[in-house]
Amino acid sequence: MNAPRVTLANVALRAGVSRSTASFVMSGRGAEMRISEAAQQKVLKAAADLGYRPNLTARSLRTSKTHTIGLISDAIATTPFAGEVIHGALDAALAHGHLLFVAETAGNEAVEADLISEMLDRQVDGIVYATMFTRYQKAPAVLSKVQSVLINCLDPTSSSPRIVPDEYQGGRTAARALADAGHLNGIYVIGGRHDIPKTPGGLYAGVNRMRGVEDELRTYGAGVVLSYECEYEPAFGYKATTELLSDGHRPRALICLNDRLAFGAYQALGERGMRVPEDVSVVSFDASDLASWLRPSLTSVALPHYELGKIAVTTLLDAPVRKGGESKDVLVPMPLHEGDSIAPVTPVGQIQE
Amino acid sequence: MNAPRVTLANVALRAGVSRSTASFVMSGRGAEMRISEAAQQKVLKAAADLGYRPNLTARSLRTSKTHTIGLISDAIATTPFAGEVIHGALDAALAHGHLLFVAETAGNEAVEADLISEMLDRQVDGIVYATMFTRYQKAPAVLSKVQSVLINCLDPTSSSPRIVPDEYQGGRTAARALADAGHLNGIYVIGGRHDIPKTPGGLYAGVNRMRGVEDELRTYGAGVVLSYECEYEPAFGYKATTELLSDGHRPRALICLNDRLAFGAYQALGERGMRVPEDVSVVSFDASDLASWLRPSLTSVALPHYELGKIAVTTLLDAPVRKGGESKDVLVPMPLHEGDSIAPVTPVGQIQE
DNA sequence: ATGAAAGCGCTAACAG
DNA sequence: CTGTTAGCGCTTTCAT
Repeated sequence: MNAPRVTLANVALRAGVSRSTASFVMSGRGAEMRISEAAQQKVLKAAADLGYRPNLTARSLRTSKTHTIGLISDAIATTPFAGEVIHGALDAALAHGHLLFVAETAGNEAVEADLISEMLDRQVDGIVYATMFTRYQKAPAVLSKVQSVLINCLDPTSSSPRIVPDEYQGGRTAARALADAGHLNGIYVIGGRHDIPKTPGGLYAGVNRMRGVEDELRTYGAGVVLSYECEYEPAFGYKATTELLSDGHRPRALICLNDRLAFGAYQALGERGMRVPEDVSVVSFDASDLASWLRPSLTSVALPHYELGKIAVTTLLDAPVRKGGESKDVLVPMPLHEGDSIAPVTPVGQIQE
Repeated sequence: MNAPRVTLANVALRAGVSRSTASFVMSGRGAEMRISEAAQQKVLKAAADLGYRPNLTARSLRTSKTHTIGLISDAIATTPFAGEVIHGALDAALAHGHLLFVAETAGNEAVEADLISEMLDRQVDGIVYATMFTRYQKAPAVLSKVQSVLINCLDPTSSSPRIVPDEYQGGRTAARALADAGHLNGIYVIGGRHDIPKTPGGLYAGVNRMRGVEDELRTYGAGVVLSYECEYEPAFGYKATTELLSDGHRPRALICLNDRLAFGAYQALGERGMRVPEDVSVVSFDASDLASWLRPSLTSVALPHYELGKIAVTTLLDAPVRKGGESKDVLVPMPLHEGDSIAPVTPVGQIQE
């Protein structure tokens, strides 16, 4: 930016060869082009002496590849742990020698369109478009005309690959964690499908997790006693649990649809003098930092943010030209993060058996 | 990326003017260059018809300005709420018509050097270098040779502007919040300067917050009863508070050095049946999401992440050529986020007054 | 007021 | 095996 930039021409001159020779050597195709060993060394030395660094924008103009990709989202950096998506995307990009433009639309479509143009004008090699949480939503139309991948965005009309967490399996995993500890009775759900006026029918994550939970429990001939539908925020977890208890319910296990709900549930349980996991086992979703901070630490099914970002970029960069071809969705597993919030059920009255 | 790119030449051709004329019009300098109104309209129309978009990499090659900047950090995306730094940087960049490369080094110096090169090779107009938390640390040497700004990184030898939170004032603010509610006695500190074997002498944030706390309390002729030095994590907040209580201390107010410590303190207080804020008032630092999730919500002095990012980019882009000139540090205010964790002290025995 | 021409730094035919 | 040449798409003197 300050020092007088050293160019390939300088290197060639100093090495006493032509620019093309220098170019081939520098791009590692010296052998392939059968440049003499002597010439190669001269070029390499000259480059090293001069501290030569190729001007990638100039190269891009020629090759029309910038080794740059864009990550655009409605609120990826803002939302706490989803910064992991960036992290995963970055690692994958770096592994492919690419750099990452990151941008946020705050849900504003005008901003979104602008940002995409801005990236395209800079000739990015592809775009990853991510929504904060999984949902059915149309992706910007332009994206179908360029190399792109969707994260969490289930646009049914898009031909771009879609990367989403495997919420259904996640639901099964959560239920199995409980069942494995012997919990088949007194299981309550906090949060449910998120079926509230604001989101009638529930959220994608809620709906699929609940399907998973129910299918898995059915396997054991068990089921959920009650599912409390509400927003996935601490205050509602607190409220739901408090009401449950006030209504005379005595849950042995709580499935909270995310860690924040579980956090609220912990508070309510604590106030009632009920201990986790001795009195009530709790399993949750997200595996955020919160889960590890809680006492006892929370067993939680992780949202694979890092993987989502990484797989998206990998898919984007490894994608064959794929025009009009079917692009299969990628379901990313949600692993169980074990905490101390599940206790084995003590078979009361069966101790003699 | 797919459609045959339309170039300025195409536009000029269709408008029946030369490439230079088209260029002037498209860059908004038509009037200045006194291009005829008729010609201007023709060019604009042709561009619109063709859906012309300038190739910014080509332009960059000519102008040697890419209108991109790099944001590089040890763990910016990963750490939960610091994603706000990206957010602020992004907003400022966008306002200046720039795009943002984001990268993370994970503390690895080799990766760091590589990332910086990678950005420089792509001719970024400047680099923002951020460390996760404020500390004395040498910034990469290359940065002094390019347009750059430091966030949280107090490199005494660097000539780049340094943007840091005003921790000292933050400390005063926290103490004042307590004092304003009448708390001048029974004030305990959890976390302190973070003066533990791993970080002898404490952390920059801890040291300066504590200076602020003490200076402010002194104003009222008050002081801290005891400061418990420990790591800023929930488990230590829990441990510290538990020990305090076991040792017979009866704090009326707790100053926790961050929200996670306060979280741990809440847990310990709750187990002892002590209510916040009736029995103990609590004030903290960070103003993370956690603060609002806690019951009662936590009064906390905010780390101005968004502002740090925004100011850094603004400084970078508005910076005059500044060579060797003194670059003043920017201290960013830490505002108080009021919660419900501070109760006014009831002047026992003075009710008759 | 407009056009011709040069060149940013690099790659890639094509000659030699 | 190596050098010459011609652009990539754009900006910017310099003539006209």
